[in-house]
Amino acid sequence: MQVDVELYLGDARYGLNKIAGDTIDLIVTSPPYADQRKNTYGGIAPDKYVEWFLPISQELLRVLKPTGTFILNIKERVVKGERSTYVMELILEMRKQGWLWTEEFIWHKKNCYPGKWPNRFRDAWERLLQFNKTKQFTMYQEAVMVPMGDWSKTRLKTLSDTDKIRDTSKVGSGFGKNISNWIGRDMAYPTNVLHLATECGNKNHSAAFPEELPTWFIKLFTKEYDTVMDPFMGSGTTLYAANKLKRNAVGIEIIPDYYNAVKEAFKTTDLYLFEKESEYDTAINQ
Amino acid sequence: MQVDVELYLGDARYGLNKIAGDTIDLIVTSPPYADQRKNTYGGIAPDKYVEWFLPISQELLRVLKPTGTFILNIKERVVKGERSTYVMELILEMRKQGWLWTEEFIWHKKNCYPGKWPNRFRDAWERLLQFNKTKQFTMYQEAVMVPMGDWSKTRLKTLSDTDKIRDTSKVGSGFGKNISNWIGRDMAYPTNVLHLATECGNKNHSAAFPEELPTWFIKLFTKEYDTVMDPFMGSGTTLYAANKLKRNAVGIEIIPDYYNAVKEAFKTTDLYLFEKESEYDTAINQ
DNA sequence: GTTCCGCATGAATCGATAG
DNA sequence: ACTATCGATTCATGCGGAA
Repeated sequence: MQVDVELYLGDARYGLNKIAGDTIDLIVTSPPYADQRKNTYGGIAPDKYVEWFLPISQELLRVLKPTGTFILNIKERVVKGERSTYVMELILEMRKQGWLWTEEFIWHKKNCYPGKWPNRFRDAWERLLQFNKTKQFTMYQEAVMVPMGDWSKTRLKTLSDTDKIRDTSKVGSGFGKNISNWIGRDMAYPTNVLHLATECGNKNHSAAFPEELPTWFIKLFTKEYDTVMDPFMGSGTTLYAANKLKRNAVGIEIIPDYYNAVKEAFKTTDLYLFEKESEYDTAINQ
Repeated sequence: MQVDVELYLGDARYGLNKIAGDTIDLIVTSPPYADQRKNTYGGIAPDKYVEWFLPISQELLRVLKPTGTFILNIKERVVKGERSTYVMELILEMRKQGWLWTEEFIWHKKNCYPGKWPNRFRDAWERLLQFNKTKQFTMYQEAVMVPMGDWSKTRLKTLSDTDKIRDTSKVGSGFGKNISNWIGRDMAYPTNVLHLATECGNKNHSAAFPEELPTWFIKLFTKEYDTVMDPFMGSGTTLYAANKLKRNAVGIEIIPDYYNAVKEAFKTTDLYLFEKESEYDTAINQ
């Protein structure tokens, strides 16, 4: 079996129009923030942001499978000393479109942007909004389990004969909690707070999120050979993560330079090569 | 100089009516969440939450100094598989009242409530919304600087070391020295993500948030002999923190048991005793 | 005096059962 | 149908007693 990489050059709505409904398992994207990245994306004014995004989210709702998930990485910027409210307004409007606002994960940026302001600290977190089409969405929680806290190492590791005997006697006497559930277990389910460093490499593209971010959500919400999409592909981080994890990938990008860079990378880079390079070539549209 | 502790028994609006306008430097509070704590507080339905809180926030706006700050600790609960939207609606409505939504801090709860569900991870964060009356609010950033080695973790426990350093320097050289002169490059400013464990276990009073939380904001937004208020006092965590830091404290509580417990604690406990116990007694209003 | 370990306890959430 | 209550699940933390 092979995985495909499908790239579209054009704005998000153009690319989305070409995608069939109910076909995408996971959307992970970080759209251009309001008034940010002016030099690259042109920048959407904060008060126009919601009306700009709603037609796109409408299309995302169409192409997503009923069991699929949409992860939106976004953070409101500061305007005249206040946090803008367009993210909150967007959530309220998307619910009217039919989206379920299932959860809000927090991306804690361990090495956030440096700086000092008289009335504000450094911003070290961003929102990761989870939207779904139905309550019956797919989730593979075991795929993202994390090592337990220190206490399990310091305590359970030292479980010796005494504890085992005591446990046995408890079981025999019919009360006490079952310690055997914990023995040999060193993994726990994560929480809705993700601790990741930001991409600190001095790349020329407007760096979005580190590859661990889409990787985490791809593991959590898809299985192999599912399809992952990023309608604001940018430098292609989501698509690389999907490809490495053997998921089909769909990317849309409006800026030719970015589009060509990603296209070139999938041709030449030694990522997951399930097919020959020429087959990659045909898989890449445009 | 002494610090006062002013307690009101009654609901928040009743107590607030008795407080003069433009007199409070900082409000730190954690109101009852929607449909939460039904056994103690009435429990406000999610769809009634905004209209319940708006008259209170209107009064908070009145009593706060123009340079003051309002920190609101809140988190929306899950209803039928979705996060409720009343917190976002509350922010939008409070802005219409005249509040500035300056910032949203994240409280990362390291020891969040356990549990496992098929479609959701454990909730490990809460919102700490910062509202202001004007852009010219007061902020003492140096008071909450953290050691450089821990800056990324923003461990508040290390703040106690900071205080020791500062106190030592004060004793040795007099008051009012610039802290940065003494600490220099070893210290960094924190971010807008706070890492704190909730208080559980065998303490006398179980509080909604750990004392480090109000302590941090009190240091950040007030100086000694300023006035700190909590209109939903509960077990009095905010007031204890304020008192220990030599700030005047105002608390309002609707449940007599909580009110009396706090009142008793301030009478008998060996907190910051700037005056004799009898003077504390007179400072506590009925 | 330390260190180690047992234990209770959380602003939780879901699904099933009951009124 | 729609709401109220209850059990099951799960894990970091600090306290207190024990080694």
